[in-house]
Amino acid sequence: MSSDRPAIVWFRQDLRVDDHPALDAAAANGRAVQPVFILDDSADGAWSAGGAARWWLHHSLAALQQQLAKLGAPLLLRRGAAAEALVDLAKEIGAGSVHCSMRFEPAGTAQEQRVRTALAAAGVSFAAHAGALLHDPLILRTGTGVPYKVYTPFAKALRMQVSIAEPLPAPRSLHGLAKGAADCGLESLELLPRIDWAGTMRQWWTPGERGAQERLAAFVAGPLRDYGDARDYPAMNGCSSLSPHIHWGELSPRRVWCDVSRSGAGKTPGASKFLAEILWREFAAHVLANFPATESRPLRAEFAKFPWQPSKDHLRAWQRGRTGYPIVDAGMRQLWATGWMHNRVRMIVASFLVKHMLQPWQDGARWFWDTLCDADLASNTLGWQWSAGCGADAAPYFRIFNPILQGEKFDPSGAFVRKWVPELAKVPSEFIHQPWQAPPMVLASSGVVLGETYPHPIVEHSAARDRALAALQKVSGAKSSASL
DNA sequence: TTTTGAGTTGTTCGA
DNA sequence: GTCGAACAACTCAAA
Repeated sequence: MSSDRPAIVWFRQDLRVDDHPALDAAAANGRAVQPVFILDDSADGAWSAGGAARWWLHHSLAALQQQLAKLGAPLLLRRGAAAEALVDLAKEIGAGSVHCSMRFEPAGTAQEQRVRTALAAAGVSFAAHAGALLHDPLILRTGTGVPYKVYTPFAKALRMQVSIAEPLPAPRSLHGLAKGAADCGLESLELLPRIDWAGTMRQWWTPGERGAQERLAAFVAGPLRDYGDARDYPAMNGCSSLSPHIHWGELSPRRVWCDVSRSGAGKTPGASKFLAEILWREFAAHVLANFPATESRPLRAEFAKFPWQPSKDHLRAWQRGRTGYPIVDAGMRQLWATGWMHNRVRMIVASFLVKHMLQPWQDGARWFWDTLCDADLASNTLGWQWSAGCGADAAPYFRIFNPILQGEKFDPSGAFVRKWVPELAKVPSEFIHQPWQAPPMVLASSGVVLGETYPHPIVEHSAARDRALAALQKVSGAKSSASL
């Protein structure tokens, strides 16, 4: 009988034991379970995890190893194509079934399909469970039966039609196998950078389920109430900083949803704003699952005609935080140092790259992918297309962030800039977001020499704005002439 | 089928 | 300094 045979739990982006339907199903009726994680870089193609994400993955796996060992079913690590690795493992231990959590990115679903086929051929049953999202992204449809392309009606439909079930409790113990199968060892996955640049990341983050739960609890008890306003100020601890934990599945969205909505602050405007962000994550998954080509191409086809002006130098200046616009540079350096960037600043730097510098949004998306520890294909794609104006629910053409004004509004004292652009630390607040406007005496006494200690602005704001508006007009102009 | 209202996160200009 | 209007026209979603 197959229920006597052990079950494999194939961990992917669900590095937790709490609210884990696949683990729960595998371990049902006290069945023996063999957890495994398989590093399968080829499966993700162009989107295999970047350096910061791999760093995160390493530590998250270390935490999961400890956790599962304690529960009685140690995690096995393997490397290679998931389909073959799972078939091999099933044969080694005589497993009758494999359970995993579904992923919805194009590469994730393709990988799942290969696994399904290979396991079927080997006579092993396979079950892919929900768990990564609140709701299957392929189900919700508009009245005319097509996927949503606008957030608000999507969120409304989800709230109306989907009831969010109770999270499953973490298992108290698991029944592991008496004889362990061969493990390749965490170090041999080579997830850590060769040069140890991750020192700053270690200070900021505690990957793993426990770190995730602690951060969630602290957020719910503290900043949640004022999230709506405070989240916009990058120098404050007003946002949740849960994104990498959620991306790696250390927290289930269902757990986050329930803990937030049932907390003391659950009915506050802050909480409803935060829950709306969780629904944005669902929306991003919905758009990518239904329009998989958007991972590399604009959803609005007419944007193929956008007159981008690719420049290696400009792209590099942006990446390194040397554009001469302090709020942009601070954000880019925060990203480089911590593997994360504040949400408000993500919008500012994205708008700057795409509109002020006319660099293709794909280049920005790629850099974010390579440097963010929370890099998520659906959210990253949606965000960049939104910024570029070529995606679902796009920003209106005239929404071009003014990096000076945004700095003055959301970092009024310049604390965020001072932290990440230390060469400007002594510039008075009045000029911190536009040091080129400071009188020479002020610059001198702040120790700033423009062009030497800190760059001149790479483009002039109002000229760049006009240029972007003209470029956007080309897109709509090209379209109306085509339709004549 | 047609119509209608709305569309995460903004900026600038002129009164 | 503050405030409201203008900024393309289009697409989406629902009635």
